[in-house]
Amino acid sequence: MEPDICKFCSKRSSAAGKLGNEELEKLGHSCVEVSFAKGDVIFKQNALSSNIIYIRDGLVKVHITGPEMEQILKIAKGPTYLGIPTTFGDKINHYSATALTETSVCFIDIQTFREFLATNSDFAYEIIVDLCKNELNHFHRCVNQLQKQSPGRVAEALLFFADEIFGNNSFVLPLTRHELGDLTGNSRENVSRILADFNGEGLVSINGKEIVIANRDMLEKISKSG
Amino acid sequence: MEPDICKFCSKRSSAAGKLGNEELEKLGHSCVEVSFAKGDVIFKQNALSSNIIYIRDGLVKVHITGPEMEQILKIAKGPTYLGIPTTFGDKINHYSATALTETSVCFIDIQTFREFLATNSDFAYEIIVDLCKNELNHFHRCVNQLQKQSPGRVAEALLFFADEIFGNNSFVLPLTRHELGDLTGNSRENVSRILADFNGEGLVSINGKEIVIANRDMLEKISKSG
DNA sequence: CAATAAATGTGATTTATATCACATTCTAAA
DNA sequence: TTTAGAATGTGATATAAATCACATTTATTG
Repeated sequence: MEPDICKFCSKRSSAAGKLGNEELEKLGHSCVEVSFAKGDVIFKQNALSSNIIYIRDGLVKVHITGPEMEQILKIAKGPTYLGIPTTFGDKINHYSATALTETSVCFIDIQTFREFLATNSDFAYEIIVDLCKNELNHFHRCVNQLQKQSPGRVAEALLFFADEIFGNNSFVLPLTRHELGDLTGNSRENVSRILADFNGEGLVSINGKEIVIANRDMLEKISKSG
Repeated sequence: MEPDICKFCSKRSSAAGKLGNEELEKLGHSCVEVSFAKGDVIFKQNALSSNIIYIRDGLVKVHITGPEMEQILKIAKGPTYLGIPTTFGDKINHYSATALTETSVCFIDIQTFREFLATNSDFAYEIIVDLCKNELNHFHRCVNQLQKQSPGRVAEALLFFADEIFGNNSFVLPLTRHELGDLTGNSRENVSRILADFNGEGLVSINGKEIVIANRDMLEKISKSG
């Protein structure tokens, strides 16, 4: 509850950018920053959601326990809000969030957040735009997941990490093979095989969790065609 | 552009319920009501979205042309907004909407809608709640789709029509077998077979598009377990 | 009302991918 | 360092569901 943590925060959301000095001070008073280590659960499916969650920094997996298996809905990278839909659409978390790396999270008091929505229309507008973009992204992920076959989904995931998360053709995968399966809707054995194939065909170079995209064009083709 | 159509509209959204008389008059001036017949395209994927779409009355399929096949994302029943995410998240429609029944649609001027968001925080709040609920719903549909197997998905769809759309165990399916496949991620042949099985086992009674849920408990079990 | 197209049903075949089984390699704690 | 547990790789097998092929029924329109 440091009054100035938000005023001088380097990871402010575009919505928080619309807040005035007084409001930022208020936000600082109603916001707690917590650190999570790799593997820590940030919030849990079916628990009551009592705060707005803002990932300041770090990598987080958002996952849901479905009827058959664990499903990773998305990999979120700070800075970003998480779980606004849960907070406003229902009182209970519909999914869990787990830190994949050292992560810094702000828990924001719902009452204060609501107050900003009600009194600062620029803030509300940014939140709406954010929600909309998320939904569009999610639509696409869902359709891709449903229609592509396994190699396409794995190729897509690799490109996602290279482009969206690390901004580099070479990266260390922050997931186990099992988790990569949960993300791409594959069994862990299948993920192993597909990665081995990609490696054999020279599309990527794989050494445990170190991955280098070697033939981007071809990988994109596989990702697109399924 | 009848100034009073919104003021006296019987199908107002909960958001529009927060608008005052003056605002409703303004909405009436910036809103056009259009009727669509069964099969008519309301808006099309990849086209520029120039209006907020409000389904006043009727049944609509929201669908997207994926890499492999057509996918029905959801069946929307008026009154409901459609495509707010598209309007605020991107200028281009990410999906199409087609009328399944005679449908009455209001096209609302974006500028006016934005003005309400900026000046009426209750209105904005209702829109946010609506977006959030939609997103949670979509999460669930997506996970179900990904994890259940074919009979479970078809059972779920039948229960959805009975419970959410028609509120009756007996109804006339507003989709072809092919479309039911697009909705449940099955080939049209498989849908036929699954329906025939359900019919044979006495779970439902099927006569063309007339469907009666005969053994709800069992159907729910299949829907849940996959 | 005919005639053409669209929708549907059903068997046979193929295929992608899960599952099973087991070996191997990493990882972290005692 | 040792050792148990987790993670990974890889072949063999099983299986759900797509695809193909064709018959049949239902709609649509000139």
